[in-house]
Amino acid sequence: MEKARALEALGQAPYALNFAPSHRTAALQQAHADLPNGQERPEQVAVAGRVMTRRVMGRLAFFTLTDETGPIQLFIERAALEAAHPDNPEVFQQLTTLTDAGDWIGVHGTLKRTDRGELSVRVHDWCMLAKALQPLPDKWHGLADVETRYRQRHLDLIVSPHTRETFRRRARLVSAMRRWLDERDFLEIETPVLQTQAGGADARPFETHHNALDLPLTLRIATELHLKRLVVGGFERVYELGRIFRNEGVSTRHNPEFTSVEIYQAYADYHDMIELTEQLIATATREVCGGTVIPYQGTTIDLTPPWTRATMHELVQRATSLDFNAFTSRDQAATAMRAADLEVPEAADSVGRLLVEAFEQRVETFLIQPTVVLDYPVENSPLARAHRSKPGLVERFELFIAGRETANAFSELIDPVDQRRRLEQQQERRRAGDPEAQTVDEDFLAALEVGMPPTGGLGIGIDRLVMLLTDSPSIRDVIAFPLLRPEPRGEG
RNA sequence: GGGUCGCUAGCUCAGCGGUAGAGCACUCGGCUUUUAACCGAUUGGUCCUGAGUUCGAAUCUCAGGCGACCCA
Repeated sequence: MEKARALEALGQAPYALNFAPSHRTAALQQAHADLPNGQERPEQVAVAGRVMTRRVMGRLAFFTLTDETGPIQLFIERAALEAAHPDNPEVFQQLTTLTDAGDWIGVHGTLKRTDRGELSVRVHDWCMLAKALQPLPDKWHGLADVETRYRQRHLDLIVSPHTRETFRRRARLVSAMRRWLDERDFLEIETPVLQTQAGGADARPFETHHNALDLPLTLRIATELHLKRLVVGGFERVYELGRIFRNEGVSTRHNPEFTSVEIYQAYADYHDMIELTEQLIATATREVCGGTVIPYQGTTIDLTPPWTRATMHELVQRATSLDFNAFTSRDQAATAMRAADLEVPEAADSVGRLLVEAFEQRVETFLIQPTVVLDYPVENSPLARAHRSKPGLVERFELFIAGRETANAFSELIDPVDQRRRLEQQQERRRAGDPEAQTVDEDFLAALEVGMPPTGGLGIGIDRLVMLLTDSPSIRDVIAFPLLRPEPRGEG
């Protein structure tokens, strides 16, 4: 603060209006990679960035200046600065005493590689661009406190290269996916976030209110139903990549708002969507990580297609020796599960729901390599089409990677009569006390009655994919500003 | 919702019943090839909050807050 005043007293603004850099630091590092130690280049350069470290020794000083592309050293000689400013004998002292680590400054000078081999800008002139009033976090240890990393993400970004890389990769992933879809004539269409009736997923919505219309509204929990209405309307390939809101708990895998991409392709079934998923994710991974074999939390994950495919029944049988195809009643399945030391929750009131329970308890977390799990019970999948040959199942798959559900797809249910029956069953469950059961959406059903072509639908959790591609253990590591409870007082 | 762990200087941490500590940062002094610069000096605290036990609490107990991890 005092230094900012001191700058003003000298006629220098602590917050500049602008600056015109001639180069970014990475470009200079690259262009002069072969400049020998001790050699100089005559051309003038101008660079701007944040002062990260300062080493002042008498009449010579070294700063590290960092812009978005990386660091470059400033070589600050008292003699050179004074020669360039014959009117101001204090110029060296001003630079070394009025700047702190954390300040944004701009410098003009020539290039020199020091005797120790560090490419440097030999500073002839400098100006303060923005004075920092708060010090930077510990330059050696960085930010170890995860809470501060999430609450003050700007500090995390300044000191943690991995965090910067994570959000770069996230941006590249989203961009690569959009490009892949756009190139294949998929149309991105935005559907409402504010809805009178949230549908398309088993989840509780956030509730809000529209004042002028005096209308209770909810935030969307999926984009599914509106995107399907667009398919009814004749758009054969549509998608939306955007934010979804679910009013549920917070964990390393769940944030109340997260990003998904939902993709619908007319005339396709769920087998087509498997291949689409493989190609889309493999292509995007290659663009983000440079290949399809990636490290994740100490293991190696191979995303090279084709991925393993297995039905849920096969996987559960392999893990538990229980053949759910053989069970004819819920009681029979429950007894067998208890015998196998599996938990049997009350809410799982059918053979199919128990199958899913067994899958979640004994299979899900062990699916480390990408695995396409096929053919789900109809009870858990009210929007998926009945299986063409297996009664009681639907044509649905979920993709599991690193033990986490990463994508979900089906041959869409396009029969309006069947769809109404399924949603009415959901509504029954809701009345019976399941707050996540779905409701009957008359607008959606009316659209289906106009005729929807056979369609394959797919949803991918972007955050979980980014976790995978950035080796991040928590979803909060890949969301710039994750939801946290506010701190009670203004500490930190 | 349950369990475990954490919260002490701006940052990273030590101290675990007897005067509140270190490194880095900040301030001052020295230093023309440093890059965690170095050397010397100074400064900096609601020990998360509240109640209790005690002659005495950062330390022990209870309640609360916030977070992390695991489980549901």
